[in-house]
Amino acid sequence: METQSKQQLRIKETQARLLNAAEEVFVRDGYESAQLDEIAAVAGRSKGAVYTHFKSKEDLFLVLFENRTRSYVDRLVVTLKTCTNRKQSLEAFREFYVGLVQDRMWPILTLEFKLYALRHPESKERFRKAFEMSKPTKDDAFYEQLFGKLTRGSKNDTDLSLIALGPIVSGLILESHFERDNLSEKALRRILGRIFDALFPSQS
Amino acid sequence: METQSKQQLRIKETQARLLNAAEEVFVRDGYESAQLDEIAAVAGRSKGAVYTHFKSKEDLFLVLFENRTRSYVDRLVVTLKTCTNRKQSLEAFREFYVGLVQDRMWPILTLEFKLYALRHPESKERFRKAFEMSKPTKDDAFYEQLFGKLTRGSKNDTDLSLIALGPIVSGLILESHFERDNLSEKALRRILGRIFDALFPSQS
Amino acid sequence: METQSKQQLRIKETQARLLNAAEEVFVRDGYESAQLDEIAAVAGRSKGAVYTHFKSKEDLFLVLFENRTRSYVDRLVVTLKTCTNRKQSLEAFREFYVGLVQDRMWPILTLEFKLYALRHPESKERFRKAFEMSKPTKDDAFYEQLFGKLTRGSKNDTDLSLIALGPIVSGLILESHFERDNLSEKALRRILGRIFDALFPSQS
Amino acid sequence: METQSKQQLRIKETQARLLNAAEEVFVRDGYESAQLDEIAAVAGRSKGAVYTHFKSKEDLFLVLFENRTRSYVDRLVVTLKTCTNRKQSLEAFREFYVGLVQDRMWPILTLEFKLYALRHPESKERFRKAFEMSKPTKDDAFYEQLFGKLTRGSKNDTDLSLIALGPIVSGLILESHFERDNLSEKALRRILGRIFDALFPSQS
DNA sequence: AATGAATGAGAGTTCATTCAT
DNA sequence: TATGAATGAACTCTCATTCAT
Repeated sequence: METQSKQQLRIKETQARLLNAAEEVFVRDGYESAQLDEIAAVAGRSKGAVYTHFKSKEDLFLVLFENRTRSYVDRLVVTLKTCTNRKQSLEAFREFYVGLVQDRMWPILTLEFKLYALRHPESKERFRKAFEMSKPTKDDAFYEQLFGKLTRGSKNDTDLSLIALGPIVSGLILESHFERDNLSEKALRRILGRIFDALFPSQS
Repeated sequence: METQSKQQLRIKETQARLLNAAEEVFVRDGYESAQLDEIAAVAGRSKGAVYTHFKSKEDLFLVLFENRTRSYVDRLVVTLKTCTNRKQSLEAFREFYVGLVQDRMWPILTLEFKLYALRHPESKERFRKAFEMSKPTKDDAFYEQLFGKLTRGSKNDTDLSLIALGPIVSGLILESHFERDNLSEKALRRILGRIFDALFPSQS
Repeated sequence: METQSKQQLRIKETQARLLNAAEEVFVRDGYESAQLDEIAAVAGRSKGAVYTHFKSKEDLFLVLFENRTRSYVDRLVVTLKTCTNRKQSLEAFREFYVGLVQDRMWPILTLEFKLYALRHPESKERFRKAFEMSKPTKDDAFYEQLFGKLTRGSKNDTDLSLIALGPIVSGLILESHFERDNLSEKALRRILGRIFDALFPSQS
Repeated sequence: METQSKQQLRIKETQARLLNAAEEVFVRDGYESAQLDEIAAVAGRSKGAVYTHFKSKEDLFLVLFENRTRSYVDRLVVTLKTCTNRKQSLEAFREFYVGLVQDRMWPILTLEFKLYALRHPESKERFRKAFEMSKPTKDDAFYEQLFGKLTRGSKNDTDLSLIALGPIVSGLILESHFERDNLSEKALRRILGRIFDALFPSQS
């Protein structure tokens, strides 16, 4: 049993190492240019190990996406769970959203995923499921917690705004890589805050 | 003269065909997956013809970017030139910007270019020049035409907002490919309009 | 251990097969016209296998040269080691040299190597080292074994003659491919013998 | 008529330029690596011009070989024609032969031609003819002028020696490119002289 | 589970050759 | 005669994937 779990641990560790390495290399080089060899090397494993744990390069890419999306959602859920009223919730949501700018890599990889999905209809279904998952606010409870009961019209607008949040962050983070001076983290926070406030006007 | 220009015409035509084909294929498949063979075929030319006119696949990519960026800027400049007062100018600018949603492909390719630039520091300089060019409002005349003389603080904010416009459109257009229902062209216009107004509040 | 060496054996075999195939094809077609595809096929391996073992076509070419040069030198060294006096040594050396005419391919490949080296200064250093190695008589012991202690003047002449031997054989072997009738193996031996005797007159 | 001959002159000049350029580039890069583009550029013409004057790259190569061989033979013939007795003739022949070392390029190209011929049986016939031509001493008159009437046995040896001369020079010149120090022009002359004397002992 | 030799399809690039002008 | 745009076959090298160990 002991050895079993040791085995299990090693497996988990290898998978984790590979996923971390994959994230690093996919962000750095893009999906097509990323080499399994390189990912394995960064993970301290050999190319063959990738195939022990993942069906293919694409599978690794997708599992990575699913994993990271899940953990992103989890973080948001945890954050919202601690809130006790609507104002606090919205404020926490705003802060969570604006805080995304700290990670300069994940939004890049998100773009990579979406471009990939766009171009590989075969994989679209799997992506769709993960994309779906990435909208925790589709959960009615959270939805209401944040926005209360809305009229159909304003619900539509709110939905739109929710959908728009992620892409806007991604676009801005990408741009920030070319505008270190103008788009500092601080500037990003300010502009995202402004956009957030425009999209989700505090119901006064 | 006649023969000369006939030759010249054919050359120009080939280049135009190749660039159009390149745009189509690069958008559809992404830079890495795009095949020169396919581009040539779409252009009704042979693979070798690409190399008569461009140094490499990368060069074709970059020339395409430079060309299209130039024409985008030209269109904006023409638009702004017809305006006679500030309000009209800003309105035209808003309309131009919101109208970008009609082109569902170019913003995708713009993301492709930026991701490429991010990953190929060797080519960064060439991209930087073209990126620079894509900000016509850096031109003082236009700048003043749109925003008047601004205090340092609000000038900074305005600059930020100008930089943010493009990336936001790109991010949203990409997302719209996965959200045909929610992110219809109409919805995109509405949300972009709202963001624009938040970023450039009519100086009242 | 067993499995290890089985692996190792297969690797060694592949390398040997590739080198043999390379020799055959490089001689037959020349460096530039030789195709990796063909070499791999002759070796009973796939094109990719070449790249598992060699960095590039050029690397394969150079490793082949180094290998074969080493074995040529080894053979000469072994031959000379069995001799017990100067006369016998010189006789053995003569026989070795004249006997080179039996191999109608290696001298051709040697020309190919030298022409290649001449035209690729980048690789010159690697060639130079192997060329250097191909002069075992630079070893003082062998030198004295063959020629005794020489005055400076006659040492110079002897060095010259040593350097000249190889190129002369190569030139003649190449010519013999066009003069099957006149330059039979027998004729080659006779003429090489005469030249040898002129270059290394038996110290009487 | 005047214009005619002007035309003719231009044609001749272009051909001469192309042949000179071809020699330079073929020597420098080898047949396979030599580019028609480069040859044309060196000749101050365009690639197309090559095809106006020569059927193909191979044809240019062969015409070059035929031309240069002819002029080499012509020079030898002229030299021998001035001689009035056997001793003088042989001496002139020796001097001509030893003097070949001055041209460090043509012997290289000769090797290139022979290697090419070896590998392209289709072209062998054309080469054979030119090779044949390059043995002026096959002409009975010259033969006798140099060597007198010989017995069958010594005639055979003499023929062998005549055939061997060229290849030996080529081999040594090639080697001299790697042995600037040891194989100076002076050293080459000395060693070639010695070999000549061994191959053609002054009939005493 | 992990390794890495081997496979082989595939892609960018080169370059001799053609041909309209 | 000369040009150079266009062709397209050919070739090196890459890299995801497989598989024996």
